[in-house]
Amino acid sequence: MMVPMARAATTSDVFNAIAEPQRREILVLLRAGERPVTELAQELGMTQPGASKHLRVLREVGLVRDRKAGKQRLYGLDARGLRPVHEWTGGFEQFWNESFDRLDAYVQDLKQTQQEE
Amino acid sequence: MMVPMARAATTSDVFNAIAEPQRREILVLLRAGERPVTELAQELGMTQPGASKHLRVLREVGLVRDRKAGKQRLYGLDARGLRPVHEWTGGFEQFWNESFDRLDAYVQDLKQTQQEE
DNA sequence: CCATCATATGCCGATATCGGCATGCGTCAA
DNA sequence: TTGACGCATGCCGATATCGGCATATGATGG
Repeated sequence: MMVPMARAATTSDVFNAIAEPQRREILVLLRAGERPVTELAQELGMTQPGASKHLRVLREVGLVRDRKAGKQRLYGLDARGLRPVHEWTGGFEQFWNESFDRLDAYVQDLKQTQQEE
Repeated sequence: MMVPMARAATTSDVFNAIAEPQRREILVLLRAGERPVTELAQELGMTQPGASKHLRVLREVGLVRDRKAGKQRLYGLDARGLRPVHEWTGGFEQFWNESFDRLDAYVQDLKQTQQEE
């Protein structure tokens, strides 16, 4: 009985976490320092439960840390997880510098071959 | 009649496109040059329709180009769209270099305050 | 024109996602 | 202890997503 596999367990990785615009906004805000949930929600114009849910995702992939501060819970940035994303995209740096007006790797190979003759 | 808003129209942006592991694999493969759909599907161990669907997403966000080559359709990389992702993550570079052993921005602020007294 | 190859698309089922809401739970202050 | 505050969680509805499959579409060659 083949049970259909609906979705690759893509959840819980950093690429997925930052695919959400609001979560990216949260991370940007946290660069300025720790903040409680309510403040984040307010600054980003979302509800408190909404903020909490996004923070949960970010926490599960390790992009934020939380610590209790009395009645509040302060969320802080842990950007180390963004480094792999930076490096992965960096692996394409030489490609976005190429002129793509109408060319591509294949065509450029042809061009080079002609020059060598 | 408030119709519930289910999901932010996050589709069709680059962050979302590269959130899928298989799509990232496709991009990596295409660094070596253009390839037809079937070849990509084969190299990545996925079905042809599966490859076509992922390629469609990548094309819609501009990360790949396609051109007809006789009976085939060659897909090629257009990595320019990855640059914003690289730069966005780069905005956190100073943060992933900090020591997070047990510290965070807030605690560091406190430390500095003490030193100044 | 027809058969064939290459690719795209449509449909389906299972599940993940997101927002809104209500509510639970812990902490602090009076 | 009780009320108020801060936050997390659970439930729901709507929708997006992904894989598998069948099939449509398109181009090529005979």
